[in-house]
Amino acid sequence: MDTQSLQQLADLLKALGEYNRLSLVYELCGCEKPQNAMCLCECCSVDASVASRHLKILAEQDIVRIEKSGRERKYSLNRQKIANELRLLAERVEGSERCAANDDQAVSGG
Amino acid sequence: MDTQSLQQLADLLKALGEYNRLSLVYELCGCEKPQNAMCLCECCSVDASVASRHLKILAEQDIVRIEKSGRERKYSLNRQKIANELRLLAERVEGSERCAANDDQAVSGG
DNA sequence: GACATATTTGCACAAATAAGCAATAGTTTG
DNA sequence: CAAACTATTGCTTATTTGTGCAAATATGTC
Repeated sequence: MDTQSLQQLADLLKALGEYNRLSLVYELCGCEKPQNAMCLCECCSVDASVASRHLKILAEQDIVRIEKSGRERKYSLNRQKIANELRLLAERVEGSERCAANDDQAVSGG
Repeated sequence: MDTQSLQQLADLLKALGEYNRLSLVYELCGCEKPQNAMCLCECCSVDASVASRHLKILAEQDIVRIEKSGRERKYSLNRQKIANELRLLAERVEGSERCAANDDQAVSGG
């Protein structure tokens, strides 16, 4: 894994790793229909500007999608992308014991 | 999901969501044998004290396990725990469209 | 005990982050 | 155009975070 991909993954995880942003994600989890920012800022009881900034960060990481709808903006979760990234990491972490060859001469006796 | 669990999940993701810490995790990914901090601090070219602090944060989140071995401490990945948490979130994000009932009267027609 | 090795802690500092409020921008309605 | 509503941006502030160096701690060796 190259430096840049690692950085991107770190950025994704960081975006998810803040309480209010994760609250937004969970809120969107439970919504089939895209929600506007006013609705979302209530779920974590912060100022609208704060929600707006958090949603921007989530959008930059492609975690949420934005569609304009009149004077509103409707946010929805990029479910598949998030799930894919998380599963990829899960597999990497879980299943790479075969990479033990990286270890100098490995375990305890070849 | 209650406030505290959400906070804990956010903390876990935050711990993973920093470049050098994620580097440490990836490094440990490729190691079957537990590694000591000296070895690990090389992988992200930081001071030993920095690696120590990062590893402490990872340990607090139960991402890495520590075993004392003489004057060293050997770190290894808590593979199953990480994978579980990530998959749980993935499923939650991906599969909760059935929760649409939360939406007021849902989609577009009953 | 003196010394070497491995790790952690205290301290200082720069940079990043989250937050709220006020002002601004974009859109719909009158 | 004015007014109402939705969302974003500019500004400031307080807090957190990541970092390196030096000192301290812990352990093993001579």
